[in-house]
Amino acid sequence: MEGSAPRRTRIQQEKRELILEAALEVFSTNGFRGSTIDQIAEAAGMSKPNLLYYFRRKEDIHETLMERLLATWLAPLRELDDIGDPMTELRSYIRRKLEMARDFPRESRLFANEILQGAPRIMPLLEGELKTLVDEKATVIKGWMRAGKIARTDPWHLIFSIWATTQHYADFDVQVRAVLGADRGGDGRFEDAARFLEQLFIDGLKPKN
Amino acid sequence: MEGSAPRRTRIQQEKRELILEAALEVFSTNGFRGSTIDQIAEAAGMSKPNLLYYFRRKEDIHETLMERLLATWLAPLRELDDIGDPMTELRSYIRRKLEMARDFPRESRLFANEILQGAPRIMPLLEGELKTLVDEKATVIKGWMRAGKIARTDPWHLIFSIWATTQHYADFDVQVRAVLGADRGGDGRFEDAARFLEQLFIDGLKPKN
DNA sequence: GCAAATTTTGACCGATTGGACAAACGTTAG
DNA sequence: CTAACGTTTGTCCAATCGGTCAAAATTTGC
Repeated sequence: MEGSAPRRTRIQQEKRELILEAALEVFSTNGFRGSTIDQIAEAAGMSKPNLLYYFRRKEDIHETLMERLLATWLAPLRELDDIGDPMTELRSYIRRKLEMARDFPRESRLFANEILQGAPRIMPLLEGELKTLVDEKATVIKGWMRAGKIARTDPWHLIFSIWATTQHYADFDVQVRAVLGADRGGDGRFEDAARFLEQLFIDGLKPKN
Repeated sequence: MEGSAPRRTRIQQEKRELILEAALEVFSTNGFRGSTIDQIAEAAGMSKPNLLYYFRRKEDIHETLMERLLATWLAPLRELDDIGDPMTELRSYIRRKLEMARDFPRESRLFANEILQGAPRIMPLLEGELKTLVDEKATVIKGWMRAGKIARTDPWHLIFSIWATTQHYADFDVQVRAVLGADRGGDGRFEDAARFLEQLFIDGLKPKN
């Protein structure tokens, strides 16, 4: 059990937010070990000792960031419900995940960095909370398959493929833009991606004759 | 213009390979900045000054690794040919990429690390060689669409989705295994993934009635 | 077998790292 | 005004970083 949350002054709340915002920027592009407290302090517009007054260790910043991240990160999957039309539910899940890749690319990269490095700090969460949630949604999806609403396939790998294809546009953004070039790599790329993914997940590539 | 490759003794060849193998392990899990020469030296079973006798700078190791990586990494796409049946060609491209994720996960993670951090060292390659290759293959795919062999869609995003779904099993391996659990996360996961991806890319999720 | 060339090592260097600390500064309640 | 409290800063520290260097150990060519 955690002790009660420490009381914080107005300045502490504001400065802590400032630091977390700066740390998100730095951690997401350099990884944990590749980032320095000085970098974060400079990005937050304060001195290193001043930053350490609000977060006593570098790890504390990263930990706070990860805790917040996971909640918002899993929200789209939580919304996947059994109530609506299955195909529509899946389509809007894909859309929501793609919007998150567009609007919160740094969060996506922070998460990717952590997983890439073997998830040393969030392994229990993956095996616990995340696995439970995915298993639960896999059951929902299996129900849809039994009811003949969507094609029979592996629900877990289906979820993986949605994660992979949507997060790709955040995590590999520089590659996507480099390949698309100046003309097609602009803001329109997310709409193009949305159109493509919708078609892929619904009809696949087989030609309609 | 580069000078001719320096002559190397037998020991130099062997030790350089040993170092590159160790560096692949270390860089792929810690990123460039997060890895130290000492770590690599220890993994290669030699002292730091000895390692620096073979590679004068940390960057030289990473650079050599990246050069080798890119050639093998793009090989599957290069093989995508206009000669066979389009659907079969795409299917075997997906299979080849998934096999690479299974057999060379460290290479995949090394690449992912570099892209995540903004591709500071390989940006010219992405905009040059990679873009050219992808554009070329996109033209081939467009031809297949015009011929009615596969459904009309965006060839670039199609290639992205193949990259994303296959590399996911290397880059996010710990997450995949955590979610699948002990029973389904074993060696069979790549065969399950292969089956799922084949179905997804060919038929999508729409139920066959 | 021996001299020349190559390989390995230990000791060392300046720069950077995460973090500690006391002093100075600012704010606020009475 | 002032005492108490919260905030900021400069200075400092030990550990680690990438990298150098000369000397020792080993391998190689003859």
